[in-house]
This record gives sequence, structure tokens and C-alpha cells, in this order.
Amino acid sequence: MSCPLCLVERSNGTRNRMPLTLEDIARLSGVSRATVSRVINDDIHVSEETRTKVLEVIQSINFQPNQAARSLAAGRTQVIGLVIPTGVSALFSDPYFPLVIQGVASACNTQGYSVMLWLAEPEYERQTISQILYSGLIDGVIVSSMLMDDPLLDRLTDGKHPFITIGRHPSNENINYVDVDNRVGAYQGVMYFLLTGHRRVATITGPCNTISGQDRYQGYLDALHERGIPLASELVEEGGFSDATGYLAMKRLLPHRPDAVFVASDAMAFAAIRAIQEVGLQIPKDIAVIGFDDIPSASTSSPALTTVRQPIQRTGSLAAEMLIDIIEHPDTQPRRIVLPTELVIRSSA
Amino acid sequence: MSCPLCLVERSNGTRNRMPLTLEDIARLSGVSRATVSRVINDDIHVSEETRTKVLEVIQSINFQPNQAARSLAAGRTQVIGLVIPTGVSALFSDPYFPLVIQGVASACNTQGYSVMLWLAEPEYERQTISQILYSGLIDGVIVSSMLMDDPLLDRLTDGKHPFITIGRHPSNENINYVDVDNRVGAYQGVMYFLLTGHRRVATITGPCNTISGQDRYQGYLDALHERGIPLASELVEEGGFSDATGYLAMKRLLPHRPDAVFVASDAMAFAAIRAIQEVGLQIPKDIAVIGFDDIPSASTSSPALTTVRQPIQRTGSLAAEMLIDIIEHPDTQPRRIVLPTELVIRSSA
DNA sequence: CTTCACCATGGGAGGGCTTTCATGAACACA
DNA sequence: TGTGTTCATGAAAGCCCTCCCATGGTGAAG
Repeated sequence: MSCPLCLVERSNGTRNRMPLTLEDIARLSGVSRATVSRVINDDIHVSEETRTKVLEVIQSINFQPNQAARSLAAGRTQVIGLVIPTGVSALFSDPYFPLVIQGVASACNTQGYSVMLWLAEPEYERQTISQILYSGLIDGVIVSSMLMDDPLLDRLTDGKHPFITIGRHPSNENINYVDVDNRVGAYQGVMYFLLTGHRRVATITGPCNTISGQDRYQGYLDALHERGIPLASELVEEGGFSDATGYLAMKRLLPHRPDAVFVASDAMAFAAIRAIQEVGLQIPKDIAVIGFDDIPSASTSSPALTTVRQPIQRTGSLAAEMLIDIIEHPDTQPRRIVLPTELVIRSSA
Repeated sequence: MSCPLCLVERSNGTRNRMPLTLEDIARLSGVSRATVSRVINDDIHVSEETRTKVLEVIQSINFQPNQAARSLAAGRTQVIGLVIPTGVSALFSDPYFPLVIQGVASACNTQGYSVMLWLAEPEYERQTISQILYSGLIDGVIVSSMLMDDPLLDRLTDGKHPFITIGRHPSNENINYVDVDNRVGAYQGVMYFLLTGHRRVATITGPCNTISGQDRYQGYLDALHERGIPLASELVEEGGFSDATGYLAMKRLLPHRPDAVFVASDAMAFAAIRAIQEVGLQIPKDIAVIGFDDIPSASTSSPALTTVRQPIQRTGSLAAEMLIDIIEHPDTQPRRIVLPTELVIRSSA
């Protein structure tokens, strides 16, 4: 068997197996380098015949153009950055970020983009930003930040790269984002409590420096307000989205005898359930619980968790699609998407 | 305030704000482009005086060299790939992969490398491989595969890129890897059961097409064998590392009245505990449970989970460090590391 | 038959960096 | 003063693409 790879006489005279270049493909298919480039980039100005011929050669030797050269010449890298702050405490004990990552990665896959991952550990953040902004490594950035006042965003706004945040920005309305309707979602959950006869509805909120935390709390307030129920501040406890903080928050809530708790994340909801069960109370009889997220284990836990479902993975893939769209069609309107949530009723409420 | 960025008269005559190049830095600091390059790359042949001068200019305008150009010229990208198979069912309902990712990312951060993430969805796998192998996008790959017969590995072996697997390879002993001592870890857990008087020790294994699944099962066998206890096949059930599979496996085990269960992952162990509690049995009185991983929630669950701790994040960071070492010092011996595990005794056994 | 438009193709100029090689200054030693 | 070494520096040749522009061939229109 003769392998085309080995028969190629390189332009520089060597013939050992090394990366082929456009020039090699050009020679093998009897056209110029420019034409091969056109074929690779799906340029319209190539005859069907030539295109076929070139593609055959490319496939037969499994040619992949050098990305660095492409980036340098074209000024685009076909890479997007995904920035996730490790400051967020629950980072990886909660399937939220993994699902976002999965969504982003799969959308990028289908569009021929690669994903560069930055876990923005505070000590490297400066360096990270510089890399993002000035090194030309990537074409755009997705920031899954959720923080109210992330300095990263200011830097990005100043920079020249397109970017998208997952989670809306509280003030700057020129920023492209995809978000879920946290406020309405929370409202739905709390309203369900109120409509099923609960009167002392407590909440464990997300961290107050996150937008989603605030939005969900706002939804809680909305529901109370609509039913004319005054806010009882002893029934509100701040959590940090993590298991541990949820557990402690519930402990603080218990003495005030809530008959229901709306919890701003499923991870915290499971912790709250544990805290409730540990003091011998029944769920949902004594205290009903509704979470937020609908992570996979919500349906299999016991009791199965009633929760507000948000399409986490979809959020990631939409963000990626929007970003790529912006990269490829720069001068269009700001893009914002807010995905709906859905109350999934199981047995904890 | 005069910003140096705006005062620069570009070589091409334009003076709008655009990426600076080595040439600009060279002009501003009165040296040649080559010298600036040397400074950036920590070349030894630069006088202290010149180095300081150039560094000052670089910092004052926050210069970042163009990565594409560097990669093209140097043939290195300072990027490593991290491949995670999404075929693994428990992918993200289990904090295992997130922790690995975190370990890899933070090690890369400190060494000035970036991480490119590939979730190897089967349908894109071919394309993924080609990109990895031939496009020059990355300098090396970490594969967190664990599958017995991952075709990816064969392709990588044929390719020219250095790579490391997380989890040893069952047959090819030329592959660099970092692994934890799954077999001894499992042995420790099961032996603890046996030494504390349990006689009907069951196990929920990992998937039999994963190496870690097999190794842990082997450790189970080792312990039984050492104590002269015959293997009871009805006490062995295969799981898939996921919550759901763990739950079902435990259901199948219950009729055979085990007095202890060694479960190959914490996620499955929690599911098993649920299944046990649902039929009204007590843990650890009726059935003791030991898991594997020591994920964060193991210490906070109730009952707190006795489990075999493996240093997941460390595994990731070690893999990254080894890979970078190989990239920068190619011709050295194969590198393998097997990290020890540790039995963490809590209240489920 | 001429003119023009259109379009496939090739030539070649970059894109910003690294790296080799040449150069010349500085210094030591004879 | 001459010879040789050492070493900081600069000039320039790539690295492999993309993309602009020029070219020439074809077919339609006049």
C-alpha cells in the first residue's frame, strides 16, 4: 500500500513525515495554493470540478490546515473563551457549571469552534484578562459570572472582543446576555405555596452579590406582595448556593416555624431537607420545600424535589450560538434572550 | 494624561488604537524586534539594562504578543487539550470531572498554558481527533477517559503529540498516566468491613468497561480472598457510576441480604443509601455502606458517608504538570504516577 | 468580430513572531 | 599593537496561511 503521506516530496526537499501545507495539497491536486485555500474556506469562486479534486486530495491524506497560520493571516481564531469564576463557592459541588460547560462545548462543536476554558481564579485574573483582550487567542468570550459588580465585565466592555454573559447585567443594558427568567420562576414557586395554603413561606436566597440571587428573591417578594402577605424578615435567610450554606440557613430558619421554604438552588434545597428531617419534621407535611434548577438528582431524591426548572445546558448552548453569530456578523443589534422557567411538581411540596 | 497607546505612530502610518506588535515595542524602547522577542522569551542573551528598559515599555502599554504569530513561528502554542468523553454517563451529575477540570486548569494557569476543552461527543469525535492531531492547535493532550478500549488512545499513540491519560491504560504500558490506587483503595474499604465483623459484603461496581471500575472490583476480590471468604456472585452488581444505576443496583442487592456494601462511587453510594432507607433498614446497623471518591457532600450527608478518598483535583493538576514537563523536555522516560487513597471513616460504616 | 462582463484561477504581499547567523564592541592575553 | 573570545545586538529568513489584485478564458450582447 502506498501512502500518499509518504510519497509527498516536500517543497523544501525533505520527505520525512511532517505536517503538510497548503502548498503540498496544491501540488498534489495541480492547482495553486490560493485555490486550495478557497476550497477549504468554502469560497464560492471555485469550479465544482476543482473543488472535488482538491477535496479528494485533502481527505485522502487527512490534511488539516495549520490553525496558527490561519489565525495569523485571517485575524480570527475560531476559538471562544469560557470564563467561570472560581470565586463562586458552590462551583463544582453543584452541577450548574458543568451543565453550562456542556452546553457551550456542544454548540461550539457543531459550529467548528473550539472552547478555551478559564477558571478565573482571583490571583490569575489580571493575567487572564490581558490574555483574553490582547493576545488574539480567541474571537470572543462567554462569561458565566452572575456577580453584580464583576470587574471583568468593565474590562471586557473596554476591550474589542465580542462577549456574552450568562445571566443579565444589572445596569449596563448594552451587554449581550442570555438569562433565565429567575424572577418569574421564583414567583411561580412561591405562588404555588401560597395557593396551596401555606402562610409562613420562608426563603433561602442566593448570595446577594449575584444577580440571579437577587432576581429570585425579587420573585419571592412579588408573590407575597400579590397575595397581600407582609414580608417577615425572619423568614429570609441568605445562602451561598452551596450545600453547606443551605444547611446552615435552614437551621437558622427552623426556630421561626415556617410551613414552606423556597430555596434558590437545588443543592441548597437538598441541604435544607436534611436539616428539616434531622429535627424530625416531615416533608412536605410540616414544611414544604421547593428548589430552583431541577438538577438531575432532583427527580430521584427522596422525597423527590419540587423545583423550578431552568434549562441550564440550553443556556450555555444559546450563549455560544449567539456569540458565534456576533463574531461572524459583527454589526447587528444587541442580542438578549431570557428563557422561561417551569415549575416541576414532585413530592417535596 | 498621555496614554502611550495613543501616541504610538504605527509603522504603517495609521495611528488608531490597534494591537501593537513587537516592532512597536522595539521602536519605543530603541532596540530591535529580535531583542524584544528575547526579552519576552526570557532569553539569556540580553543585558540587564536593555531587559529592564524593554520590560518597562511592555508593561506601560500592557503589551501582549500575538499568540497566533508566536505559535506559527515557534511551532508551539502553549495550549493543552483536555478531552473528556461525554459517553461516560454520570458525566456531570458527579463532581468527578469538574474537579479534574479544576485541577488541570489551575496547574495550567500557573505555568502560563491555556486549556482547550473537548467534550468528546461521539458524533464529533473523529473531527476532534483530527483537530488535535494535525491542526497544530495544541501542544499536548490530557485524556480523562477511563475506558478499557478507547479508540482515541490508539489514534493518539499514532500521532505526534505528547499526551497523558488520567487513569492507567490496561495494556499499553508505554503510555504516560496519572492514576489513583483504585485497587488498594477498594481493598482498604472492603477490608474495613471484614475487620469489623461483616460477613455478607456486597459491592456495586463501576461499569466493567472502565479501568477504574475493574480495578476497584479487583480490590474487593483481593480483600475477600485475603480473608478466605468465597465470592458470592449474587452480592456483586454492576453500576454505571451514576445515581440512577446505583439505586437500581442496590434494589437488586437487597433481597440477598448483604450486611455491608462497598460502592464504587460516592454518587452511587448515596443512591444505595436511599434504596436501603426506603425499605426501612438502618445504616450502618443493618447494612453498612462505604463509597469511593469522597466528594464534598460525603461529609455533610446524613449519615455522613464513610468512603475511600481519592485526590481528584490533584490528579488533574499532576496530569497537567506532567504533560507540560513532557512538552518542554520531550526526550525523557515515560512518566507514571499512582496516587494513594485513604479510607475516611464517618458514620455509614 | 468587437466589447464587455463574469468568473475561475494564480501570483504575491503581508500577518507578527522566532531563530539563525553575522556583526562589532569589549575585554583578555600575549 | 595584534589576536582571539565572549557576548549583546540587529538583519533577515522563514513559519503557513488569507486575501487582494491581476490575468486570461468564456459567453453574451451589440
